[in-house]
Amino acid sequence: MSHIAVTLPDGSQMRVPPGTTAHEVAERISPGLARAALVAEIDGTLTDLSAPIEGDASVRILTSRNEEALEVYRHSAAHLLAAATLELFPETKLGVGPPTKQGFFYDMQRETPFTPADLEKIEARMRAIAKKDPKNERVWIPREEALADYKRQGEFMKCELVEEKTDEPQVSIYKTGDRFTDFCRGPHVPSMGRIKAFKLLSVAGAYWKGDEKRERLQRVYGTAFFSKKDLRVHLRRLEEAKKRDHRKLGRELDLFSIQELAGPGLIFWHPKGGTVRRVMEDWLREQLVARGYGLVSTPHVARHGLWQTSGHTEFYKDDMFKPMELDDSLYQLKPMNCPFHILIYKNQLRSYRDLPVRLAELGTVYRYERSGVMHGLLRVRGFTQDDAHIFCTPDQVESEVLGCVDFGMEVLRVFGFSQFTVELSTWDGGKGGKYAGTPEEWKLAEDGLFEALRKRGIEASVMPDEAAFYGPKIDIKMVDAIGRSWQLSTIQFDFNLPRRFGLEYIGADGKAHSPVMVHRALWGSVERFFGVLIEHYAGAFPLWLAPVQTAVLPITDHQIEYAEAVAEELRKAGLRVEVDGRSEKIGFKIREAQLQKIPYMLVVGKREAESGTLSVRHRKKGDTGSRTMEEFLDHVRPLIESRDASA
RNA sequence: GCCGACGUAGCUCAGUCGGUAGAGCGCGUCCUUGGUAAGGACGAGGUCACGGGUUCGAGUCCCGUCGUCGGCUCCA
Repeated sequence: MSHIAVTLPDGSQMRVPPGTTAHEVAERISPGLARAALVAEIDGTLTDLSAPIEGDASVRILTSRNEEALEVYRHSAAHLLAAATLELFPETKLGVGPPTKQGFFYDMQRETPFTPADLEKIEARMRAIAKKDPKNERVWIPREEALADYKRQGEFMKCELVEEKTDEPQVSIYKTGDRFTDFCRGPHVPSMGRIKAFKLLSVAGAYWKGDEKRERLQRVYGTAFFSKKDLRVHLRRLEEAKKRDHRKLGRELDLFSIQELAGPGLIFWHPKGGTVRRVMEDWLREQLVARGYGLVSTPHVARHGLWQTSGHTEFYKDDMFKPMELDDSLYQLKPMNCPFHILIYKNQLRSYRDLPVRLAELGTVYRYERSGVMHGLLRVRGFTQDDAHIFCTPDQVESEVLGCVDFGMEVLRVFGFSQFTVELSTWDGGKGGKYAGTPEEWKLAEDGLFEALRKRGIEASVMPDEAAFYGPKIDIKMVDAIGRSWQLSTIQFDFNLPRRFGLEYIGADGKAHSPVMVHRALWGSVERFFGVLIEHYAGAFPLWLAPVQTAVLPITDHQIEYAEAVAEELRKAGLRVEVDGRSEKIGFKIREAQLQKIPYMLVVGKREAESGTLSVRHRKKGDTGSRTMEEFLDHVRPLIESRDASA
């Protein structure tokens, strides 16, 4: 056979001699494509452009128009980073340098840590190297030679990688220019000059293989994009995220604080944050009642024995606050609400006629998070879950899950999340032996989850072998206003606790049966959900949630009395109102109200006081002109009552 | 918990070579009564995170503790 057939994406075929490279194929299609080409996809696998094609194959040439090429591009950027670092700091030893969702990093070992100034130097050197445009060449060398070379260079991590990743006689090495070689299977962009837009962002600690006991490394983070414009957009988004940081807004808007004297990870809700929370909770409780949940309240501590029955003392020990020793027993601060709800279920003999039993609680729990992991409201030691447990019969499973999914969708809608993704975590089919529950239970539960999503036309990614050991689950991830996604809602089956507590109900047959237990939280926790809301809305809560809905701003001291009267009437109508009676200019008061992100500012001066009207300014629309009190209330009330997320 | 950086007024930050602390905003008082994003003057406000050490002398140098931030790991 003197020629091979190369099939192109449009279905056309090209006959070329064996050993033709993807780059040559690109050249034959068009010189422009060859210039733009970054990487090839041969029979579905990303491959260097320089790789020879030996047999019939389908070939796609990827350029910066193809998202798939970005990962390769960033991987090459990581190599560029390593090459530049070695030039400047030759004593540095290399670990791994993969692309990530947001960019790339390289783990490196060096005695003295890199400083931000070092990063600048490295970045400058990366530019200098890119300018020289060295080729990225893949060469195969004997494994023993690679090991010997790395050993000689003291590259202990590379040695380990070679030993671990391959036992082939030949290993693949990428060479960039004369000095830098990396054990890597690629692929890479043809040359470093192709990397047009990159930036080093930070340096952080890491461990070789993520193991605290191994060598500590420095992970240099960077990001790279196809164009300078894309990079700018990305960096601007990082800036935007910084501006929305709920810790910053929490302070500026006086929503909450964390007090050193009280301890880390413990949240103090200030009146304004507390107001938002109350309004959120009011909505939630209304929903729970309407959806047939029974609202319960349970203690914050319980005897140790309860946690032994539930298994927490055994499996959850490291995450719990240490027990307190009292006269009669050890007591344990609760890390979860489940055992308490189970005790309520168990407190009486249940008939199948009683099921489903849905117990809901805004239950405050305490978990001893490790000291380095706390993060504002998103990761704390004391938090309140919008928790519920549903105990039902096997044939109620599907409709109960459906109810939870619908409730979850309502949470998304009401709080203004128009995008979301869903993950369905299933077991391994019982192969690993690490899961509780019988195959029948798993089938029932997983079918219920699948069926509920199918009925609602919700697309989910199935995550095999990602379930909790006690049951499968659905996780809903909300995508916020700037495209970040947050895992909050979760609907989980639990085959473990009902067994440990010996739960039962009497069926129509007069015999005892085991109920199915579903655990669900939609906000996840009030703290975390609130934190996400702050960032989602950038602190500008919709009218129905805003801690102060309207500010009344008298223009001079002479209108204070009128302003107070207006405020009083609005409060009677149920609005949250503040009067700014300071002797400041109206421009100043408006500025402050704007910075506090108050939805409506009612400016009242001589004209309004005399005519009994209000001059209405909206935080986004600006001055909207003069209204009467009735007109304003008629406008605002429906927005509040409908909980309009966009108002 | 681990690695790194950091901790100065309520907030954001300056403080050189070790010589007992500054600015802006905010706060208070006064002046000003101004029509849609910052009017002016004066004033109060500090255990320089905490504890120890070095030094004639420590915000500054060293050690420890606590906390924060960025990561690792983990997670609602």
